[in-house]
Amino acid sequence: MGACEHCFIKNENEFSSLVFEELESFTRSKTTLNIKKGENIVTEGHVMNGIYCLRSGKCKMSKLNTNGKSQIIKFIKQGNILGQRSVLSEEPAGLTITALEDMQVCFIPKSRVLQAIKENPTFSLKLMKNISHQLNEANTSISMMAQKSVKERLADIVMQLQRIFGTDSEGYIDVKLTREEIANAIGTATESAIRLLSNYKNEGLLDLKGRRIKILDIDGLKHASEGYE
Amino acid sequence: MGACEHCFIKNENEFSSLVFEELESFTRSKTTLNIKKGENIVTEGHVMNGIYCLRSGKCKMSKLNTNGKSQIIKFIKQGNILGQRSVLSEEPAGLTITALEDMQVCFIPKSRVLQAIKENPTFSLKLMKNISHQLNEANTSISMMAQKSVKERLADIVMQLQRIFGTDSEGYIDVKLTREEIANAIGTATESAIRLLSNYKNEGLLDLKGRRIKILDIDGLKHASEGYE
DNA sequence: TGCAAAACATGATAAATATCAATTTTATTT
DNA sequence: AAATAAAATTGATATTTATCATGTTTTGCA
Repeated sequence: MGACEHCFIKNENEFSSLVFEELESFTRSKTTLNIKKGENIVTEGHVMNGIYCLRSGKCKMSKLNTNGKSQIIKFIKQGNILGQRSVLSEEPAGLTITALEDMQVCFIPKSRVLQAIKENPTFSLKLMKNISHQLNEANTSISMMAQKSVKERLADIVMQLQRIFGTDSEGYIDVKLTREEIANAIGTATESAIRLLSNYKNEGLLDLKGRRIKILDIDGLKHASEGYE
Repeated sequence: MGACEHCFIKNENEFSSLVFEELESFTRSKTTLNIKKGENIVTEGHVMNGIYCLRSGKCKMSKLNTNGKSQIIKFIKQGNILGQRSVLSEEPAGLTITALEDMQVCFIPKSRVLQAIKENPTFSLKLMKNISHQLNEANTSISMMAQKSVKERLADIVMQLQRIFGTDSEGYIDVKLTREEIANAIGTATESAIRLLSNYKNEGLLDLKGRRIKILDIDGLKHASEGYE
């Protein structure tokens, strides 16, 4: 496969702080994988031997609850790095990562990553920065999940999805999710997610075409996410 | 104040990876502060110029929601380090940290911390490990908040409090919180927290004496946190 | 010590959300 | 294209939780 030092993805993540020689070294030890839609690339509880750089495709990170329900913690698009947290903390993976569409990922073994951390403090700092940022986002999610109503959380998630994945040529959010996945992201029953989505449609905030969602009134949606009727 | 290299706290946190000379350097630049119960040591949105090492006392980390409600994200006891996340990500503080009782903290300026990161990869890795671990905990909280009922979350928080703060000589959890604080930790109305606590008391899972809480049946409480009746 | 403020408690009711059941629509496979 | 499976939808109902109102108890402080 291609060389990391010329990979278009590197400018979108922490790898941009690696020097040419380090990227060449990454190239020599990396493996490129094709993941089919629906497949898990990381499984909760499994030990990780390295990190993944997401070249193309979209995925979800989820967690199995004690009651058997699955909670989607985060959606990820190309350019992101997966598995740093587990490698850095030397804990097993805390989340399962599942492809939402066919993906291409590069696997870089743990030893290479740790070497780069030791040799390159800039890379090190960038990684810390990234994880710290993720921690802040996670704290915001805790607050949102604990305090907002299901209806408010739904508005929030839809805006998040648009922020992460952007829109297609027709203005629809550029990711296809089942109603169940949306429900699992906000922690509600599928039927409730369906009902509330169509409420928003009736109120003129959203347009729905099958699994495609378009935001019609972003200010209204923001209002809704903050609990104004 | 005392010297970091001899501080009993250093063995409980990332500072144990610092060499003697580094700790001496910390000592020279640190400031020791006394924080009174109820005071904020860090305020959400403010830029942080360093980190705090919590020598004694207990505190809560909370976040203000768009609706004005406060969500407690985490409880912290002595030995912990506060503010790394903000310093590392170069973002303003995402949380407000408030003393639950009188505290003594040591402030170490940002420049010293960054220097230690550059010079000591072991310290660096320990910090990453700590933040990564926190991220994992936060993800677990998201799932818990999103999927569990208020009753289940309450059982969970009580067990968490006991894990963090331990128990006093009589077996009561060694921290005093108002019902409102407990409610703010699980994201519910104060009245609901009160009612559910006394439910657990009536069921024989908890003993309540004013603000003091004792777990009488840990297995039962675990069951309750997993949704079994 | 006594007083005011804060915290706690409980009941009544309303609102939000889950659950169960049944049906229709859409996607996938042969 | 038909057959099958999966997903989406809708209604009815039960359960959970919030809100409001009111009274009591505790706590902190002058």
